[in-house]
Amino acid sequence: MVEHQAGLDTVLKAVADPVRRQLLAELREGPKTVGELAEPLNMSFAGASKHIGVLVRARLIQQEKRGRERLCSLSAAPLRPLQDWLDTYAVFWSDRLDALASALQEENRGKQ
Amino acid sequence: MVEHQAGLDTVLKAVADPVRRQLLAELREGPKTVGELAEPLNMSFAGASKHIGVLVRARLIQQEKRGRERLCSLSAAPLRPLQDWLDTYAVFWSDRLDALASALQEENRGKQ
DNA sequence: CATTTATTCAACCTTGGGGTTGAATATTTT
DNA sequence: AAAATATTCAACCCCAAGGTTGAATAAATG
Repeated sequence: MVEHQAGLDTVLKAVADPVRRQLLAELREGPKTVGELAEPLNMSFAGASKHIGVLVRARLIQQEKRGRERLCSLSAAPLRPLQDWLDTYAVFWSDRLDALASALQEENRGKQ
Repeated sequence: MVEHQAGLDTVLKAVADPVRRQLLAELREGPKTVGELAEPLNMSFAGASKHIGVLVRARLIQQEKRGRERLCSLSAAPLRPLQDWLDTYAVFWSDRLDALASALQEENRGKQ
C-alpha cells in the first residue's frame, strides 16, 4: 500500500516532538502570543519560534497578526488524517471499540 | 501540563517515519518474516532491519524466532496512548464525533 | 563438514533537526 | 525621533537518525 495522505507525514513529524505537543496543549486554554507560548519553555525565544513555525507549517497553529505581536490559536483539523490512519488499525486493537462506545454514549447524554 | 504518557513519545517517533508506517501496513495482511518485510522496500536489508528494530522497541512489532528466520507480527496496543492523546483534542475538531458515530454503527451492524 | 540462507552487528557517512547567539524588521511607547 | 518590545532571520554547532557496506552469528541444507 502506498502512502496517500500527503499531510499525515507532516503532521506526525510535527507532533512527534514533546516540546511541540506542549505548545499545542497550552493552546487548548485559548489563543496565546508567541511570547506567552515561549515563556514557560526552557529555551531561547528564537528556538521556541522555530517550533511554532513547524506547527504553523503543519497548519496545527493559525497565526493572526495583532500589532507587533502574533496571536497563535489551535487548529486541530489537520489531526484528522492521523485519526484516519489510527482507524485503519482499530481492528487490531481490541480495547478500541469499547472506548468508542463510551465516548459516544457520553456525547449522546450531553445532547439529549 | 507535563508529559505523562511515557510510551507516547516513543510510539509517535516510531510512527512518524513513512517507511515504518509502510512496514506496519504490510503486517496488517498477517505475520511476515524480516526478509518478506524488507523485500518491497527500496533499501538494503540491514537498513530495513534497523527500521524493524525501532518498531520492535516501540512494541508495535512482536518477533517470534522460527528457526533461522524471525516472524514479525503487528501489535497495535501501544497505539492506545496515541489515541488517548488525540482524544484530548477531540473537542477542537468538530468532524470527530460524526466519525465515531458511523464507526460505531458499522460495528453494531456486524454484531447484531 | 561445508555452504547457503536469514538476520543482526559494527563502523562509517551524510543529512536534517533542535538548539544557540546576534542581527534585522516591525510596531508600540515615550 | 529615539527607545523599547515582539518576532523572525541567518549563520552556525552538535548530535541523532537514516542510510550504506562488510563482517559476524545462527540455523538449514547439500
